[in-house]
Amino acid sequence: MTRDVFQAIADPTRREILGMIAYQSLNVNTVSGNFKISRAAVYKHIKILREAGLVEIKQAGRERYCHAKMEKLLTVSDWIEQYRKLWNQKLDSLEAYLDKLQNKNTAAKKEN
Amino acid sequence: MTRDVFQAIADPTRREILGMIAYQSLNVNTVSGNFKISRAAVYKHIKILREAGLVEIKQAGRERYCHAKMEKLLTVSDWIEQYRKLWNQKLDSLEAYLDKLQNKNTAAKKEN
DNA sequence: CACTTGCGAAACCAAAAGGTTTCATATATA
DNA sequence: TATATATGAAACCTTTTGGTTTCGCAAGTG
Repeated sequence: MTRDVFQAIADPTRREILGMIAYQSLNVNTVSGNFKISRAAVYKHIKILREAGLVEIKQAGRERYCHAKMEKLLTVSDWIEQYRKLWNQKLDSLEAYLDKLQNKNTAAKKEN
Repeated sequence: MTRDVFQAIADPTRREILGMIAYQSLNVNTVSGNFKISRAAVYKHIKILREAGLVEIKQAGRERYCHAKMEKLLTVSDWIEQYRKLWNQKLDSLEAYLDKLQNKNTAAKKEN
């Protein structure tokens, strides 16, 4: 099943798992050992992350290592980016407005 | 209640609502009119978006206009950004690897 | 071989999500 | 003022979620 990345990162535990294995892959037990909830619960989260393509699992002996595939976050990143100019715009107007106030107070300068 | 932005954008309907009001504010009825689900259901989504700070509502007569506050997406954007170098790094290594292959094929150059 | 580890999956649960209908209320409008 | 509009909220229902326990099995170890 190919899960939704947006939904996969909606849960704080799952974001924590990703942060945990972002720089170094860890086996399932080590990951779950870092949480208070049961191994089974953590395992389910890992499964969801895997279904979203955010985690890949490779077997090494009896251990399974979880590798983070952060590139998958691009889906989310791109969605957000399309709106960035919107809020930049807003900030720009605010800045312009403040500048105007500033100029009004110090009088003088009028170049735009 | 201050909801989680990650969770607020996890639902596709809510993302659609945001896209719908990103460039122009719309009243509740107009927004819900664009969906097949009931007005009440859409209203609940709007409520969740509002609790996450992604939407603000302003009354105008008997209508309530929904204004998108996309800046709130920065929370998510920032979280993702901290990992961007990770996948860029990976792409860089891939590029380096491909370069190496290329060099091997065209023989010659050996500088690493 | 017997025993310990590290998993994967199933059975079961309570709470949260996402919908629907219905009802009440504040604002226009005829 | 009586009627139509635009909402907000409550009551209810079905699925999903996020957890827990328990069981089975394959891979190392003494």
